[in-house]
Amino acid sequence: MSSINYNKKKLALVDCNSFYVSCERLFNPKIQNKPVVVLSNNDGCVISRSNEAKALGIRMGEPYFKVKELIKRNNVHIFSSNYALYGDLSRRVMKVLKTFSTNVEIYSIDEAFIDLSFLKEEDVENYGKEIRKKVLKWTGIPTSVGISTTKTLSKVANHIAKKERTGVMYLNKNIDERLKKFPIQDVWGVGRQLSKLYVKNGIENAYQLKSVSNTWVKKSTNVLGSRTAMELRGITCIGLELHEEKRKNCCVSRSFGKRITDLQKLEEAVSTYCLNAAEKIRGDDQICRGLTVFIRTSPFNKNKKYYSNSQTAELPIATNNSIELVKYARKILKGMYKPGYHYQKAGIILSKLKDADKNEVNLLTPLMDDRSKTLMKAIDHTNNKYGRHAITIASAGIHKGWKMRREHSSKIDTASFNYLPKVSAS
DNA sequence: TCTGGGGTCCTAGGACCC
DNA sequence: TCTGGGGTCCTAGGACCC
Repeated sequence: MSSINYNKKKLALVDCNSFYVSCERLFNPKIQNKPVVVLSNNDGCVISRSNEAKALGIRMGEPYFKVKELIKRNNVHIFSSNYALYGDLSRRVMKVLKTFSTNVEIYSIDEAFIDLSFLKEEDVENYGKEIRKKVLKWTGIPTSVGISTTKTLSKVANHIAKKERTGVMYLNKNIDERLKKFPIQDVWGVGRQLSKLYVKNGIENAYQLKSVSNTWVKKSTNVLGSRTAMELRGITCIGLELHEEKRKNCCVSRSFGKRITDLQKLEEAVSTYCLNAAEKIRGDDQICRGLTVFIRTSPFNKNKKYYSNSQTAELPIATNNSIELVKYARKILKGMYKPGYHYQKAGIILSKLKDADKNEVNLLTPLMDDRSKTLMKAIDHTNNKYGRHAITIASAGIHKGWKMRREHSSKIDTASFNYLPKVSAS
């Protein structure tokens, strides 16, 4: 059997460059070509950097307070994250990508895999350039495109395209030479632990992982490790996922703007997160059977006693009813709370999710079922229209002194005309 | 002083059954 | 009284991703 390239898969990974920064730049042309960073919730860490900011040595995930001085000295522009804006722009980018192939997997907020196997070998690179051009023109977001035969190799190609600033990289020849220069810790699926293990065994680049025996990889790691190695060899182990699966868990958690000591404030926070989570799963027509609450003090503060706890309740009847869920959450919280600690974070996880229509009817199913469904619908509708938590419940609190910090928000809302950039036609 | 949040998958080990 | 071994299911915790 001949295995000429024509039969092989051509898989593109399109990745938005410094996505959150690029989103902020769209509405603020003055920060083009300037160092810019976007901070995580609570203005905690740096989670997106422009190339200029990277050049200053600001690392991904770095705590803000550690680079505050550096940022000030170099006039780096700072933004608190605005996920409503990024989500909206993401949807626009993905819409454009879907015009290039029927088989598109949206992998994350700023990345998508696209099956381009229908292309002729000689057209691949130009097609990649077309993708970049159209996304930039229609959305204003710059991207990089990596193309190869497996997801893992496309990730490598994308990395190279970004690093060399070529925009498009089709990795179809001299693959081994490229892989020899590709650090093991940059390979998709190789995190801190695995790369430590590999380096200890003399594997320092992608080529060496590709060359080592499969039995060794399987024995030393797990199926995921061996999948990665196979994919580097050009053997597809991770397929495209074309239809979105519903989520299996739903977590809402936040660090507090200020430390909390008393139970009542914790209750407010946990109730609020619970309302958010319940609203999310209702939006997907799901109900849950498991509910976990967790609380903890700061793991970084060495001067204070550390406390962390989490507890899960199995619900007798699966539900997505906010009032019901908040009731359980508060009960769990009360059982875990210990006075005398400075709590830094709390969260809630709804688990064992399933479709609402698959709910088994139970003799205990209360007759109020229909009434509560109507109530939840009314709440969701109102909050949709007038903003989240136009309607809420008392235990979620009013003042919310624990709310997270967002001191550098651009406050851009793409649904609001006031913030749309002005364009003058000439 | 100040260190994100939301996911998925895998594995080891315990509980339970026959 | 003897107290094996194979199977399943579940969960907590770890590793990884963006």
